[in-house]
Order: sequence, then C-alpha cells, then structure tokens
Amino acid sequence: MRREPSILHLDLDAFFAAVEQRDKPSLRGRPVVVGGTGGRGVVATASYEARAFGARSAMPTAEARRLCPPGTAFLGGRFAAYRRTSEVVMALLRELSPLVEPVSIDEAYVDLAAGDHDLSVAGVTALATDLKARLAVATGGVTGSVGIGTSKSLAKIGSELRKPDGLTVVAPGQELDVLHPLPVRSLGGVGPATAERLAQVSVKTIGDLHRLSLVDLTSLVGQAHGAGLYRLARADDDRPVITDREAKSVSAEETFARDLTDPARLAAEIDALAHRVGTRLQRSGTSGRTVTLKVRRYDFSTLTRSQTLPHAVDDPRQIAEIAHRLLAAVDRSGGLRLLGVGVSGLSPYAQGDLLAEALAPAEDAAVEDAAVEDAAVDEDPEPVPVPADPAPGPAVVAWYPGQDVVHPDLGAGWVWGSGLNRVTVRFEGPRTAPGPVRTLAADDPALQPADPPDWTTP
DNA sequence: TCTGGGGTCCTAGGACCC
DNA sequence: TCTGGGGTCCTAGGACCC
Repeated sequence: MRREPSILHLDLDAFFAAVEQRDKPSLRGRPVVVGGTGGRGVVATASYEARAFGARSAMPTAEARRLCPPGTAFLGGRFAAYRRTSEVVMALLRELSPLVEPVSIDEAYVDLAAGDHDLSVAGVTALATDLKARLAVATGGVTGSVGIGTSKSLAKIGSELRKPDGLTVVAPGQELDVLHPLPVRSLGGVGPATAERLAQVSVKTIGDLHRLSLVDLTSLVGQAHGAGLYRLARADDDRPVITDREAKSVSAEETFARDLTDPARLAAEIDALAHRVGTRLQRSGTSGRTVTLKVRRYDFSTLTRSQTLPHAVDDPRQIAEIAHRLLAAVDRSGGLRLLGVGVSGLSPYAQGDLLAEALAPAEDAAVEDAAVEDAAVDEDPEPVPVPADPAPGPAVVAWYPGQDVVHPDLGAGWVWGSGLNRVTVRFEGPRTAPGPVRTLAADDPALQPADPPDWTTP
C-alpha cells in the first residue's frame, strides 16, 4: 500500500458490445451479445441492455438466446476492430505515465507516480475525469470505469464499484472502510471454490476475512493463497505495475461442433493446432521444451498429457508429432469434445540455435548416463562414442524430436532429442508405451528414418 | 441447444541427486 | 538394520482471471 492514491485501473464497459454499437448505430439502445454463435458458443460480452434480461459473460449463448427478446443482436465478434480500439485506449494511458500494464484487451493499470501529476485526491479525481472524457472522444463513444487507490487491488475494486462509466477514488486511510463491507468474491483470486470454503466457516465479507488468523486461513485455502488473501484483507498490497511480462506458454484449442471420434479428423485437428502454436512461437522468436496435449471428452471430463523434451521446439511438425503420440495414449472412446496443444518452458532463443545447444549440454549428459548403463546390461561390446565436448565441425544430421526411426538391433523408436552429434531415441515396445532411451551417434548408419505411424487408425 | 479460448499460478507426488 | 533430508525437475490437476 502506497501513501498516495497513485494506482489507476481502467476497465472498458461491455467492451466488445460497445464497439459493435459504436460501429453500427442501429444496434444502439438494443441488447447486443458478442460471443460464440454456434451450438456450443458462450457469451464473451453482453451489452448493458442484454444484461437487463440476464445475459452474462461465460453463459452459453443458447441460454442468452432464451433470455433475451426478439431483436437482440447475436454477433460473432470482430477482434481486429476491438484490438484497434484497445490500442487507442492504451496510447491514451501512456500519455499519463510510462508505467502502463495491460491486463487484457479491455483493462489496464497505470502507475501515476511515474508521471508528473498532483496525487492528491482532488488531483487524481480531476485527472480521471479528464481521461474519461478524452477516452470517449478518442474511441467514438466507448466508455470506461476508473478506480484509483493506493494499490492495485484497491484501484481494481474501485473501478468495479460504479459501472458503467464510473469513477471511484479510494482516499488514503479509507481502504479498510471500503474493503470490509464487500463480499470476499470482490478480491482478485477468490473464485467460486475459495468463496465456498470461506462460507463454510461463515466468512462472507472481507471484514469477516480480516478476523481470520493467518494459520486458519492458510490451512483453509493453502499456503500461498492464504498468505495473499491475509494481506489483501488488510489492504497490504505493494505489487508493482509491470509494463511487459514474458509469455510463459503458447497454446491453441478448439471445441468441435460435434464430438469427434474419427482418428483421421482428430489427427488433422492436432496438425492444425500445432501449426497455429508453432507459427506463433516462430513469430515471437521463442520455442519451448514442454509440449502439452489437452483433451476434453464427451462428458466434459478434461485431462492433460505433457512431455518435456531435451531441447526447445517451435516447428509445427515436431509439436504435432509429440501431440499425436500423447493422444494415442488417451482413451478416446465416446468421442472428444475438445483438443488443445500447447508449448511451455519457453526460452527466448529459437530452435536450432547451435550456440544455445552447445551451452546447454546438461540434459544430454543425464540421458547419456542412462544409455551407458543400458549398454552395460546388454553386454553391448561397442560403447557408444560420446565425446565430452561437442566435436568441431558442422552439424550434418537433421534428426528432430518426434521423428520416427528404425534400428536393425533396437527396433522401432522415435527421436526424443538431438544434439550436435548425438541423437537420443526412445525405442518402443507397444505403440505408445515408453521404452528404453538410447543415445547414439547422430551419424550412426544403422539408424534410419522410418515412416511415421498412421495416427489416423485407432 | 449446457458449459469458449487464452493465459497464470499453485500444489502434490515421484524421481533423482548430493 | 526404524524411516534422512533438502533441492530440483517433471507430470497432472485445479483454481482463477479476462
């Protein structure tokens, strides 16, 4: 908590619907619902006119159709238009301070202390009033709600208090008076599950929360979460405004109009998702070591399967290969409702960066130890030649993770990772069961590429 | 015609290492 | 000859946010 109300939070009102009403005058004053319009769509934004009939974000669009009267507009969304408008707004905020943290396309924090401003309550009130007026002009009528306080949590709560087109300044010293009557759900990080746990010990408001001891709170909701809520209930929040944070993962997923069982369709969907993820990674100049497959079954049960590779990948083919393998080990009977593919463990350098590979030989070393042990057990008379340092000269072999290979003695397998002059192969027994891992010389003539398995058959 | 898509953070168990 | 104990990595799931 700071001494002055220097943190501003801006939340654009019913943003997607507001842009639609701005661009199409016939929609003004009418209920507008933006979101998925297919059978399995959900509402992204409902205009205030639609909210009057009960339409809400995250509600199935089918339900919103039942609630809203004839004449309600159901729109699929025009994200390029939303993005352009959002950029106009973010640019306005950057005129106030260099410290702007976009939380999402329609929300941001600003640290006013990094600008040249009068940080009295009267000063920031005038600043916010002026900002709202300029916002409406610059966006052609989109409005926003502003909260200002001594911390991020107070500013965020302030912007929620009077919507739409609201302005709330929480004066220093008034934080607990504002917080304590509010329901615990007002705090960031308290969702349905946490609220239910707290309700079971009769904690409904932030004031109730304030009366819980740290020990009781952490035993109730966990160490990190409990400690965080303990501080938030006391308005003890000094989190900084962060202008740009590095992405930690990149993913794509798709819910199908109808559950899929056809292996060829599933395989094609994996390829398409991997392509979206890979191209986004490549555009941002990153790659990641962990590939995750997400599966939602016909009954909405959801599971993830992941695999961490010795090297980072960004190639759609390689990501797809890993994902195919992960999917092959999942029970698909009854049909799949959703598939997702993600890459995490991101590193800032791109795949194939030889310098980075040379600097990071640690994972390979661990694998080599395992391979040497295996070789001893098998009485392999020929120890695998593994130089301590990468040999000089160009890398000539193009093994890639997920690639299928075959070896006359070791059987069928697939590339788990490859270094400058080594290739690590996981040899399989049954199709997806993890078999032994062997490290071979990358130019071992016995090791040959193989036709990939046919993922289109069950 | 129930329940999107893109993220972040935390927890917990097992493997492995020193 | 009762069962160590941290630390890190990996995997899976869950809660939460917009």
